Amino acid sequence: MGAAVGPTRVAELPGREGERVQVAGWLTHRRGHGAIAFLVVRDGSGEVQAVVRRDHAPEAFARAEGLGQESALRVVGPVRAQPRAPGGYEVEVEELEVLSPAADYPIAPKEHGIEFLLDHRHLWLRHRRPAAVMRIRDTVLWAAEAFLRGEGFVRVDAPILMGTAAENTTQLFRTDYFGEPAYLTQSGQLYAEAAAMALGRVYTLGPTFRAERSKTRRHLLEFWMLEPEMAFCDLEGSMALQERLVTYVVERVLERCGEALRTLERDTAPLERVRPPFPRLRYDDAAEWLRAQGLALGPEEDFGAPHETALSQAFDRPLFVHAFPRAVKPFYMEPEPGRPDRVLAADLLAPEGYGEIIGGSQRIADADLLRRRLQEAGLDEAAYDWYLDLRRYGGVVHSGFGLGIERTVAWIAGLDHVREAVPFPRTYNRLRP
RNA sequence: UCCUCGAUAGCUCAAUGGUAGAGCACUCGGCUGUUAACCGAGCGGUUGCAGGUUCGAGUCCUGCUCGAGGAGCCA
Repeated sequence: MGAAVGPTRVAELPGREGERVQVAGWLTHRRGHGAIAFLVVRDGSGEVQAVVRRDHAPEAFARAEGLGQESALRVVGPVRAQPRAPGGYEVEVEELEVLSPAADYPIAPKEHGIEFLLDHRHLWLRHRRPAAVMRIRDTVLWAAEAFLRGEGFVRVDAPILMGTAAENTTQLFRTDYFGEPAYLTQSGQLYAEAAAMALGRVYTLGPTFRAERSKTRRHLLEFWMLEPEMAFCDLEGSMALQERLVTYVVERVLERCGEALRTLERDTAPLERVRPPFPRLRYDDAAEWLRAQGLALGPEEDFGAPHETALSQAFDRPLFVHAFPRAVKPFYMEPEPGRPDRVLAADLLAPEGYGEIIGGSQRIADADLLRRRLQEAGLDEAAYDWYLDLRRYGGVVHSGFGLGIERTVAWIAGLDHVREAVPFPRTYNRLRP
């Protein structure tokens, strides 16, 4: 066949000592030292130091001089173990080809402010920290899907363009559908419920949108959500699955992303404690505990950010809060048997102060009750006609939840803001790059 | 939308109401094992915008713009 001989990936250099290899990548850093120059080359799989000596490779040495940061280049030469080199290996350059020179790269090897970095996100992604976060995000998504498929779930994606609001709780981004108003989805849940009645266990995975002028570390205008939905499953069953899903995801990240976690200087001890069962608190008990801590909280009032933070700092593992007052939750949640003022809803709070990463509930199975709730919420029943059909034609006990991808990544990676957990964050006042 | 803070060189930041500076980046020179190398020199400014007070404003006042942190909302 005569397969083309391509460059060797940096990650594959260990074990190739003595071999003459070709490495292609970008110049992340250059250190001149008289007749010897050190080039740090990044190819996406890793970074390696390349050494160029004037007397050993005069042509390569001349080309390396004046080469700007982020120039694309290819070096050829033997690999050897070198304890003085970062990573333990280096390439002794014999040939150097400049594929594409770069000049005046804006991100210098020094500290930068967040505004500058976000303005240059398209370039910032090349750097070690954001690249490590993207690897962790990839592993979180991969592991979550692998787990669900192993449990017999089918991925069924929900539409992003909507004619009506799903929950009617938050502001929606409005767009135009041939003269009709249309909205960007804020949740795939209602569609997941329809699919669960067809396929039993399903999940949706995709972007969701909230047109809120939020400016906090846990909010994005556009974020990714994983929403499993299960027929013949009550809240207990859903919470048990959530424990296993979150544990599986954390285990896979610990197993596969060691280098990335070290780059981010993430203390992995709290992650190693993530194992079922997670502690559980009823809303009423959590509220009582919060008031005992001196935090203000009215009767039947939903938790705010300070409450969530306090709760999630008090436990060293993810914490379920459940049995919320009906008034603070959306219309579609099943009331608790014997406590009609409480609903079968559970939020999962990540520890270390990160707060809510999952919101879930058992859904109302009865058509009449659902219709009443729609009326109470002031929603247009006609718009939910298809949703009511799910109860008219064989409504069954079913539950589901939404897991926020960026919040989960931020927690696992130890980030201080969800905007770093997505390649190109969409926040209030920031639509580019 | 509200509260707080901020905006000075490409970047990170200094500068009693009195001549706008440093480090990094960049350019040039030196150095044969660097690790954000180091040493020397150079380049680099309508101090976010518009007004006002003052002999004099980066600094004080007013308005605006943009950003950051937080609240609300939620994944």
